[in-house]
Amino acid sequence: MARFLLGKVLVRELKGGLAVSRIVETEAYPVNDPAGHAFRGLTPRNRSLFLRAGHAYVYLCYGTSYLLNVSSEGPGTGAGVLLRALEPLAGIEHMRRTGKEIRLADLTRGPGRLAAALQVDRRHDGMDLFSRGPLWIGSDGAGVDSIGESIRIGLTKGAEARLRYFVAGNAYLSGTRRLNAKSA
DNA sequence: TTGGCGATTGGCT
DNA sequence: GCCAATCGCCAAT
Repeated sequence: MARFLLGKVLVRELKGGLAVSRIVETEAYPVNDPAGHAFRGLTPRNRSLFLRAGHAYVYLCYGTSYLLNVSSEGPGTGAGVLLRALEPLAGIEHMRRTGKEIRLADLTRGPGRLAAALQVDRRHDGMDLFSRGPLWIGSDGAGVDSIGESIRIGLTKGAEARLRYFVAGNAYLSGTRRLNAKSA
């Protein structure tokens, strides 16, 4: 699922109009991953991870940032993919409408920032992202030439697994130079 | 009921 | 590169 989502188009219906972007960086949190929120079983917070593949799991991280994930294994099995970076394509003025001034290069770079730009929060938790609605993932999208891989970012548990995937060379990636090398 | 903690970010150096 | 901010969840009490 983490590889499948790369290059796909993510569409958000905002007040001013559609905000369209391309998924360029993901991280996988598979079944039985100690770093995954589903690891300790189903709870009220993480229930969306156990929905049929393609549903949104949104949670608040560090009390400051919402993070958007896509369930990848359900129904009944908890796993997901974190969206870490997007490439803005259209409706950029709508994404910028919120909050303070932010450079285009930083608008959707990083999991918390992309959720903020798209105004995604807990209200979107549990939504089916593979059917058209306020937030959905299009079936189309330009093909991805080359996929890079690295370890995941910001983990203490399961930190060594190479489960981060990105569109090689894309300008909107969130990792450091080292992690954005094609194989890190 | 409570204390520790986390899939982050932005400001400052 | 370092560090504080900030709050819901959950395991332990």
